[in-house]
Amino acid sequence: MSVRVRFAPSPTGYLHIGSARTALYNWMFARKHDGQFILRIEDTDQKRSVPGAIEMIMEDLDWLGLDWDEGPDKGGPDTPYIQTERAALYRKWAEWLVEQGHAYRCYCTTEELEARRRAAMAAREGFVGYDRRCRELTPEAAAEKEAAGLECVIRFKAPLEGETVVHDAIRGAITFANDQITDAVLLKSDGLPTYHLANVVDDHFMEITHILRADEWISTAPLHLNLYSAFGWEPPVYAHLPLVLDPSGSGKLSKRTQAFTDEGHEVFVKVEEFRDAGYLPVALRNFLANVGWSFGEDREKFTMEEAIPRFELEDINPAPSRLPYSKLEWLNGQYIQEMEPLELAHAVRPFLEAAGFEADVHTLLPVMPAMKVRMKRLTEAVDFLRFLFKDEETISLTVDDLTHKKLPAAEARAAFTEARDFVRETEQYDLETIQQTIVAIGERHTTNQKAGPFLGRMRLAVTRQQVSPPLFESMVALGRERTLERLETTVNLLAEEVSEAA
RNA sequence: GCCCCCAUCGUCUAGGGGACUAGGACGUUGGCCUUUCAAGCCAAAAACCGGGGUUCGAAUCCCCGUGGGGGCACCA
Repeated sequence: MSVRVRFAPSPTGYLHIGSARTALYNWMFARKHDGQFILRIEDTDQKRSVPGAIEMIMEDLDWLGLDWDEGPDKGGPDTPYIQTERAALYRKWAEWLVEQGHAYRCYCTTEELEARRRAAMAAREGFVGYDRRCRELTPEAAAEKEAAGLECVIRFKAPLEGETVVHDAIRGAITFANDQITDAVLLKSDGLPTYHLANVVDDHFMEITHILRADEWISTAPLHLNLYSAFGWEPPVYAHLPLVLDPSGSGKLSKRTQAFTDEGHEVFVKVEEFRDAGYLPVALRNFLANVGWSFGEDREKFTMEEAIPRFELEDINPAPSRLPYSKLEWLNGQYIQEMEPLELAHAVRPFLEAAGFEADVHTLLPVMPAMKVRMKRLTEAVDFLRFLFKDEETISLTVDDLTHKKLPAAEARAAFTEARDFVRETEQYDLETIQQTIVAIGERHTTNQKAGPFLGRMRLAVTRQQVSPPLFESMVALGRERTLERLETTVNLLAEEVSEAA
């Protein structure tokens, strides 16, 4: 039998990074076993479903490179893959359980339930589950309530004694006493199923073989197992994935509880935030695979092609963890370094445009090799390359910025003048010629015959940025005309200073 | 309150009785290189939660604590 796994998000908004990790592990597992990865939408809570969320989730998965074999858009043998469109199926099986004596109708209202819970709390009994008072309703009493037109739900008749053992692929056997399991609602009064029913029914009919889901589902696993046995169905293999904690480790990472980690890294929780922050899908995949699982051989950086064959459920670390954001930063930088200049130019362009820069690949290309080693995120291109797009946002230079103890004003003036003349007159405005010429000029005018000090002043004169790409690449990217303009300004500034000094 | 899970450097992890003076990575610190910022290279500091067992031998197995987390909805 071939492996079939599913990722079953609720369309309540964006795709959470923890869910993305769950999706990734499911996907890796499916790919490893040449099985199917199924996308199913669990939208049975109509109050929480938000329009457009399904599309957002698919977009994020797609961006991450996690392709699914069956799903709402792709179809498949179990179409539809959206639970509200399968409502009749769940109702049918809920009724079947009632007929078989495995479930019953409950007429207690939400208010009554709530009141009883509060009373139990007050009596210091702590939280207690449903008291099962409708479980033993006589047929007459039930008929009476029915006749009165009371709303009802269908509850599972959980076994009252014995124990249920969950065999978890990551943790081994987990034993639960059955008297700890309450009679969960299977079908809500609005006719839609709860997670428990829909999940079990779908996983059965979709022939899901392995369920990789978050740790928080462990305590409901015995309920699910009992459901399988009531139905007479074969349960799948369970593997509960460790939770992703928030940066302080004080709970599940849900919404942003702090803006920065202790290390000073920005905290992101939605996949789209990672994308907008300039992270690469390859880096994010690698990063997520490393949280809770490790490649082995002391390797941190690897491709999915390399990781998939090694991926084993048994190797997943059961301990919950925070996200090492700073490691993602590093990984992303590593992947950026590996990119081809043209590829990087294309990747960086949308971020520049978002910042209001009209960037074309042709302009970007000359600085890309220099940018590769400088960027950890695509967004960083904005600050580095501002000088290419916004003359008015550059800093205004003073004579102090343009001179140095090894390059006094008079020499600076002479050097800049030569540089300007070169830019104005050269036939060859290319990286190599620029470099040779400018270095030679620098060596001639510094007191120690080293170009360094001049190159630094020159970079400032050309880029007008304290932090920028290196000089020569910047000159090429800026282009001859604009470089010349900036050098003219510089020469004029120095000329005033020198004449004043004289 | 009840049930369940988890526990190695700051963080992510390797480790599944002797090869552990506990390995790697990120981060941090120092150095080299250097036209800024990076990158790169080198080096350093940094951990087995506590207590009992089992064993010739325990980070590794068991028990008890402690700590952290999850669940206990007509939410998933």
